[in-house]
Amino acid sequence: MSITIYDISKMAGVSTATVSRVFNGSQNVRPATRKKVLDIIEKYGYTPNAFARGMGLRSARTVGILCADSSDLFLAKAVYYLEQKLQKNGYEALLCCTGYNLDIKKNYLSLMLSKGVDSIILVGSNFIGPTELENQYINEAATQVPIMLLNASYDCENVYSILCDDFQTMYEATKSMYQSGISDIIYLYSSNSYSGTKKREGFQAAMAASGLSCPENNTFYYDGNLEELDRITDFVEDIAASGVSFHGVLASEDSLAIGSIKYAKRHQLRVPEDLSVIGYNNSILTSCCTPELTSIDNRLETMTHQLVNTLIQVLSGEEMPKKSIFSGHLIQRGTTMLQYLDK
Amino acid sequence: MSITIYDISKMAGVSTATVSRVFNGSQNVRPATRKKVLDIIEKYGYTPNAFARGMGLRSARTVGILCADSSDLFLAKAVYYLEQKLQKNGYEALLCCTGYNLDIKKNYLSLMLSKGVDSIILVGSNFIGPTELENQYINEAATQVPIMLLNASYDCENVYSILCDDFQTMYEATKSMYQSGISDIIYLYSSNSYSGTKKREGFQAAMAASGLSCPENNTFYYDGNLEELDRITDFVEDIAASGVSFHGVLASEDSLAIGSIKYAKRHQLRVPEDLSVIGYNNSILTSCCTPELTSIDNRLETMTHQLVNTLIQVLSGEEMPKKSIFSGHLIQRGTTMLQYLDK
DNA sequence: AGTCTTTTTGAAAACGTTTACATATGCAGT
DNA sequence: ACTGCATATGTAAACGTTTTCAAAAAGACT
Repeated sequence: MSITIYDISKMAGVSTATVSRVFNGSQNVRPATRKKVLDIIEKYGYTPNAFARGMGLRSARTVGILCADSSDLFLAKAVYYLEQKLQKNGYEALLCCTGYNLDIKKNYLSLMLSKGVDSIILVGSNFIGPTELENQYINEAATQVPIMLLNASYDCENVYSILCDDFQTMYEATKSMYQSGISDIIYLYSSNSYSGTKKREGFQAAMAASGLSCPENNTFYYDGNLEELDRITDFVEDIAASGVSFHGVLASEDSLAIGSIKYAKRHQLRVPEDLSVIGYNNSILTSCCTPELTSIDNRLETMTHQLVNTLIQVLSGEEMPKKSIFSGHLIQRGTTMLQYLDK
Repeated sequence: MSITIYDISKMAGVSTATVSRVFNGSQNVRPATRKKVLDIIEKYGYTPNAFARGMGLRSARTVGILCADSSDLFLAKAVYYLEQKLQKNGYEALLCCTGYNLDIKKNYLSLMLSKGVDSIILVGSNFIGPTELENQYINEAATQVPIMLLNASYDCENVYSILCDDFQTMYEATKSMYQSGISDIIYLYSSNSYSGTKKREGFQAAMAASGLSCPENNTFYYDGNLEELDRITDFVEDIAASGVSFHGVLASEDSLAIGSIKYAKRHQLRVPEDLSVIGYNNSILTSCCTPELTSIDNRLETMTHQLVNTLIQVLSGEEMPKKSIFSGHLIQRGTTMLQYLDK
């Protein structure tokens, strides 16, 4: 049985109310009393019981992070940045991974709410515009606490979206590649999340705007594990084998891009001379391969900071923008020879 | 004000005790009553308040995960596996990252305890044998809840260690390289954690046992960011420039190994003909580079499963082994030409 | 010293569960 | 219909805080 506020109050010869006031830094307590109580607390190492505290305060100073897969290179970084920033603001992170499963997600949402989280952050959500069921869960949760969306967007009261303009960013990357003289470009993607969809649309829009008649089906969906680079290489190989010819690859994830490079190596194609490749996320993978991978940096750290800042303000009652949109940057490395960079 | 057990009990015309019994699946309740209550619960969407619940149960079915840096490739995977496995057993994960800072770690330990976590898992702890202060924190926490150590080991009541025999594994990897004819080997490491230290000692022991007089200072500590591969490449370059000559590299992390490969490319050294390289962790990085990186797999997933299984049993009062030790496996790929593999 | 104001303190209610104990109910066997 | 026993239900205390409200103490004026 650990030590309670009641024990402290008895030993200090004051009431529990006074101990509570001391502990929570209330102004109205005489310095002498404060010191007396503080000494006892120090001596016996009292820490308040968080359940009882939560019951009184109706807040646990905890934020739920709902993440599809925290082992994903990109999402792990997001989770890490979020945790660090929350920590700095006195909040803790309850991490739950859904593994892209909607049922689990639904359960976690209500579980988190019943645990009294002050907010829920959705990261790497497979949250797409109009998915009835998913929206309904969000709507419901948003009636209780503010919901923060990282890299997704949804219009709803009490829902805040922090994202990168993936459409525009991918649009420009595509245009750059096209303007550098490559017109037979394929697009590889592996997710139909909000941001995944936007990227693909950006690519398609740029291709359509290029005035080139490009093959109808030049986007390819990889549904395997992104860690198995050999399978990705095979995937690219299959595309080529099916008769599609291409001199440029745009990928929604760095690992898909790496797979393309490995495919090129397998067939003695030179990168970037015979095949230009652009990845996305600017992850550590970009510098593992030779030549190093041109990739798009979508300002993850900036986004997470903005997200937590917004959250803190919202929690303290301030009016905040419902959407914060950043723009990504193309980081030119060895797998491309782009000439007409827009910025 | 959300709906309480009291509201439900009134609407169902029963007592709160009965509602509680229904909700917690007690056997002693008549099917008719159960259905009646369940219907009301369903209809009004009742979820119990976790604070009040925790106060009654004195458990939140939550496990604290204390991690140095959840964005690290290896640690992120560990956290993910742990969360998934905990989830399957009805527990949630409270994630806190210490950034290798001991003060933060101490604070988090007591914070987690006051939050009523049922156990604390330390992952990627910079927990080394006899670090007085750190041990003291662990001892203290262990009086309250079981402490689980992933990839570290410490003898203390109520502390359970699940680890890979890094010493032995690195010892054998070193021996393999030596037996394949390479005797001027350097060792690169970046952490003095328990497991980091064991790995280094394994390397040194193998070198000492090789009978070769090897240069005194053939272990090199890299204290930079493991994501900045260019800096690692420079680091290896500096070693070579300082007059150390080597034809083999053993690294405590895959990224250090990759840096060595990049160094070799920079100087037109052939891998593995001129330089053999072995990494550690068998991460995704191993298949990004050319040739692919030989690395050591330390069975992370197996370890995390064992850890959670042990934890669950301990929590249900069973006697469990204080240490579970797995052994790692050398995965042979293109950066070595090992001939005398032991297994 | 006496009054008024301000600051400090304490008593007790409230928070929403679980659970030990007591009581009520249902059922089987006479 | 009655007894005894098992099962179902209700009552109320307990969990450890915070906080409201009232009372007490301390200061600041006359």
